[in-house]
Amino acid sequence: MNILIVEDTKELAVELIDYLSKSGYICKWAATCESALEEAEVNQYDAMLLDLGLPDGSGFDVLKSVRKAKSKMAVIVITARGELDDKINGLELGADDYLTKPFALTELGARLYAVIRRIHGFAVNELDVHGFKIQLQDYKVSFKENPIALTKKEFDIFQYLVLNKNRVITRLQLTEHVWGDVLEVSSDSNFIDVHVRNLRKKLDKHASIEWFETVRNVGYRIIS
Amino acid sequence: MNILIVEDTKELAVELIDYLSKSGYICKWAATCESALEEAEVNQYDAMLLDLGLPDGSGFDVLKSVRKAKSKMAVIVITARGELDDKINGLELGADDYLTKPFALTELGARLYAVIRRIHGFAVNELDVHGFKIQLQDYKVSFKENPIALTKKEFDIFQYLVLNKNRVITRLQLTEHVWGDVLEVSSDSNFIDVHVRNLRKKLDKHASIEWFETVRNVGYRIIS
DNA sequence: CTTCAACAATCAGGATATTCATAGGAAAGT
DNA sequence: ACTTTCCTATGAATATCCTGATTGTTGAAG
Repeated sequence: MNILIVEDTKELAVELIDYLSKSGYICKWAATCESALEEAEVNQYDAMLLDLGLPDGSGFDVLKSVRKAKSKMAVIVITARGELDDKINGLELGADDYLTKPFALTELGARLYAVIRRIHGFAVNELDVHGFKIQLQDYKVSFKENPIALTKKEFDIFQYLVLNKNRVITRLQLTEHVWGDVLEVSSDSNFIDVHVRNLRKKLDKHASIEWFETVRNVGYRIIS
Repeated sequence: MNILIVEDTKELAVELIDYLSKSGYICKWAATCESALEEAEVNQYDAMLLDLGLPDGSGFDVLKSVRKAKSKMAVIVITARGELDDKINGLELGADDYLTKPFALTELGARLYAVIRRIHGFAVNELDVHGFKIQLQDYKVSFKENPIALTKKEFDIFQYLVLNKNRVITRLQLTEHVWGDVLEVSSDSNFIDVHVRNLRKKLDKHASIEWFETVRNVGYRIIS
């Protein structure tokens, strides 16, 4: 699950990222309306945490644009206590939930979970491809009741490819979404290939995986 | 998509090229105003990344010249934080967007995508010709639900011809846009003809391709 | 109408580049 | 300290690309 955090206070942003990363989310930080909109346009996020008071405009505009684009992203708005009047306004615009600062991180976690589930539909806990069942919550994969032991990276890769099924995912995208930061990783390495191979090997024991394609020169794609 | 990177710091340039190449762009590097202008004049680029502090003059002059030439190139200016006052000046001159160093590569990617889209006017990720569907993002081509397996070069050639349909595209243009650098490739070769043939062969299996013309002495053209 | 020269199409193999496969050591977790 | 997971390094396998020779086509000149 990918979260876009729109928050100009660096301290809070770092805190959120820290907490949510540990909860298994992949986080991206945007500090301005502009960068938030661009991010939302280019990449696909499951949810956005949106602070209203941004340096280059109101978060409401971001919310409006996002909803106009009809993306399936869940939006949780974060307000300071003084801005409570916005509450009505915001819900009308299509925010999925509200939090007033200060808030407990566990509270945020709970709402995030609920909201994502609601938006994605109840199937969000479980993805299915060709008989393989992916349980997102507890990092479990199984094929017809037979559990398959995947490492975290393998799971993350599998999950991301399945979430984006029928689209080619480049190695760069995988590094971004599974590792979070591209720069930390040496570029001319084949570590993704290795993980993909190990993943394939484990899946292949249970059933044919011809739907797990390699697109030469581009990346990988899972077809359903 | 072709990007001209105008940046005198070799390290940064290499980093940019590395990242953008992996994102599917074809990159060319110019380290000075002079070479930048020359490049922009000779070849056609979809976007330019322009650093302002260049050894032989200000990047603004490059920007001015480029805009004077009325090319459809998107320009993203890169400034150091101290040069922020230039911002107004630059936007007036016709830069499409700004980035202040240091910036995240993904941020750059997002803006580049947005800017190119705006300039070119195509939010298109699907092209259609005579029943053939080209999905640009996913590197997929199909004819009436039947997928067609193309290699990357074949795909690139097909895509470029369709993007420029009803126009004759020379072999030189194709080498520039598909291979990026003309000089690396020996000129008196028929490798394009070969790729075109292979492409045609694959397409022809599904339907007549009389609309895929050869224009003698000039190049190829797809008519719609 | 025929000939000729320039150009394009075709084909097969060898050269190149990318991905697959495997193993071993580093790092992280228990 | 032990186990698991992750990354690096290497060679093998394979898909793609390019070369070069050959055949086919076009259009202009005679």
